[in-house]
Amino acid sequence: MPAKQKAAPRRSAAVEDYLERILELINTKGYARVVDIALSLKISQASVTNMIQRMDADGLLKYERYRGMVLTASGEALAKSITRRHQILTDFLRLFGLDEELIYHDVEGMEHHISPPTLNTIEALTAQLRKQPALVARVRQ
Amino acid sequence: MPAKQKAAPRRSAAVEDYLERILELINTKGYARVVDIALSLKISQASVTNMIQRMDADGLLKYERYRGMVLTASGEALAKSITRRHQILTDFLRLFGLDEELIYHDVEGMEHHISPPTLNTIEALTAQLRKQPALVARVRQ
DNA sequence: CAGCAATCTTAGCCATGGCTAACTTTGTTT
DNA sequence: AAACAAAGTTAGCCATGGCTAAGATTGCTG
Repeated sequence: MPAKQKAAPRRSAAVEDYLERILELINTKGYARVVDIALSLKISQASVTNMIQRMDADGLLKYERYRGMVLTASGEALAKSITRRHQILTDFLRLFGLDEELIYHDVEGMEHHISPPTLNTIEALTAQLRKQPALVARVRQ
Repeated sequence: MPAKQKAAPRRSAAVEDYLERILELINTKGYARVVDIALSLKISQASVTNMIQRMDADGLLKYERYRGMVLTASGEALAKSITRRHQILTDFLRLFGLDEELIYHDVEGMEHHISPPTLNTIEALTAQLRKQPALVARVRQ
């Protein structure tokens, strides 16, 4: 019975971006194709094929050449936690009336670097701030 | 009169980390040596030499082999804004009683991805929250 | 001032994650 | 079923930013 993953599943920012998009595509279209991932991440199909194969080797998804991919249990769990993190950060920044595109850009950059305790804190803070619109109004420029 | 910088000064996360440490070393010791930057960033001296030479080519600092470096005006301005950003994020996260090491780690990761409007928002939010210790207390776990 | 230790540089390597160009496979369309 | 377009893959390239090993320079110290 051969081991499935060659090394500890790398969890780079790039891998997290892929997982996030793949889960989103599966949720909206039912499947994730190379071409759609490429369009979504604005990178070439070749780069996607390459990364997908590495993610397969890392046990984050199962891939069949020319066919398609499915997230493994661990890949899906990871993708969901990444998506949750993205949502929490977006919800937080949305409190302050920042431009949506800016929010998206900042969240895309930051999200890979937020630890669970910090994330939980921001989630709790957002909940508190929602009860204090006057305070939030003072923060909005 | 030859142009000084070969390309648009790259402003990667790595470059920002170097600038931040160099300014800090200059502020505390009066100068920044290769060996200290290496220790501070926990990377090899060879990597530092390499990057410093690229930052010289990019016009962020002036470097003389075996001698030393000085930040250029643009390098120093950049370093200061990076330091300010770091401080604002740290001040924000410190409100909530998170572990100092965790704060440091998260800030180091996030800081390179925060746009000026978002940063200003967080700065204003921190100021408001300081006036609302009760609310902040509800956020702390 | 010779020698030594610390510092710095160079050379050459590696992984990551992009790219283009060319080719293969698939599936649809006639 | 042939042909075509869309999708996917492979090969080979590149920049970034790390690394180690080995050599060069500096400056201190006996």
